[in-house]
Amino acid sequence: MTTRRASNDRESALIDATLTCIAREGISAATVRNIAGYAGVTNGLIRFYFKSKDGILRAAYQSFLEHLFEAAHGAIDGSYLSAAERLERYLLANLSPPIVTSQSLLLWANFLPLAHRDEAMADIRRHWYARTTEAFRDLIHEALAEHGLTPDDNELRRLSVAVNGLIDGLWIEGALSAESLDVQEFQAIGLDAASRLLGVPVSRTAAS
Amino acid sequence: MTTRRASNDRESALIDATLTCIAREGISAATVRNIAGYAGVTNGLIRFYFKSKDGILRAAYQSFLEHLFEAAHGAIDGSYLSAAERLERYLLANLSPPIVTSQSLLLWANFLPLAHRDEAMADIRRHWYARTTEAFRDLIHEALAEHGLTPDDNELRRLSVAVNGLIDGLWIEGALSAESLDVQEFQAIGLDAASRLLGVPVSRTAAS
DNA sequence: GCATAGTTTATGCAACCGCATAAAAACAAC
DNA sequence: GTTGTTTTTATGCGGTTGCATAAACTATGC
Repeated sequence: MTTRRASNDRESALIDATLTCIAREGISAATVRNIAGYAGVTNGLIRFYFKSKDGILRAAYQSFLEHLFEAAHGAIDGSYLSAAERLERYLLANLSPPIVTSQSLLLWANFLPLAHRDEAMADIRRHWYARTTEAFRDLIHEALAEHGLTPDDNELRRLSVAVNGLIDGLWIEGALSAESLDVQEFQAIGLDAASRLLGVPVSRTAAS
Repeated sequence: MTTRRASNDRESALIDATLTCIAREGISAATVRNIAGYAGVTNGLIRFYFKSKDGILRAAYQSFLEHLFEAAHGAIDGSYLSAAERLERYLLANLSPPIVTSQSLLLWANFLPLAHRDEAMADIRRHWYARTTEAFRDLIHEALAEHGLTPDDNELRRLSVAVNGLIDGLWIEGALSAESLDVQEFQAIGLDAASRLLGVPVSRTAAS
């Protein structure tokens, strides 16, 4: 029999198994028995830690988006940087692994339809989407202020939508062609494009 | 019994039923019986027109991407326009229904994991992705030439990646917040952003 | 009008699904 | 080491899955 483990360990191990299963075989293969197989336990155990299959899927979605968010924010947390440097690091993190990987894109794509039907999962999605949008807006606001630019709320929102869209789109392109694309050049394209959108250099090496 | 129909009609009706089913309930609910229910026939009929369930899914994916591609290219086909106008129309089509709808995004998200595991579906995806990439590159190439700009192949590729990414990212944002976003402003953001990326106005009304 | 070919349905099968329940095993307290 | 609690497994149930097959139905040629 599998050795007994602390509740928190087991719970997060089951969540990790769920994410691995979905990324590798898709949401249709994410059955209770298959997830249990990935975790090396028997299927009944999942019902001991989660109320239902929907329960573990919601927990997995929450965990996935949280990790994605922290992967980006870990790059700018706790260090004293100029606004331009903070924006540059944030953009670079969003153009690098572990965010730009086929695994993260596949997880996102598998969960999106669930978040469109299940209201609880829709709430999770909205929560982390709002936090990401705020982060972009604040970073852009500060970076522009550093150059003496003070756009009004509407103009700031439009710039944020454009930059956010650019990063999301490059994320898709990068994740889908991870092997054929040079990472350095990919990041240079992103930073350069962001500089043009904002009309302000986001890194010292970016051409205008 | 359902009235008998010509093979082509029945086949495309089954494909449409498949797409409707996937968009509404997700790929996990796209069972042979459920798809047959959407089409108003019994489940055995699907095996008469398609070799297997994978067969109808592949046909549906092919049909979906083809329609998406044609929705964009229908905007610039067969009319005598300047390069800038062609690019503007192409971008606008990619920022409007039926491309920017939650339905198309959901279909894309549902199929993507399949295209990552099934080699036949991967081929379909690569085919249409390549055609879209070429279209963007050619349109950008012509629009720049109209302003006397002749970037080398590498620079043109970088610009295409950036604009393509921007449009894809805005597509996601637009489809996910279709009700809260003003369509006119959304399109203006996209055209304005593309103008900045290219360093050239893509429409007469676009600010620089 | 009737044989023939082409469509559609009806039915069944083995495998799998989520979930419930009870037994078994692992651990902690003393 | 015995007792009691928590974690894990084992097993089963009703329903659903993809797929195969045969029967029933519809249209067409003559």
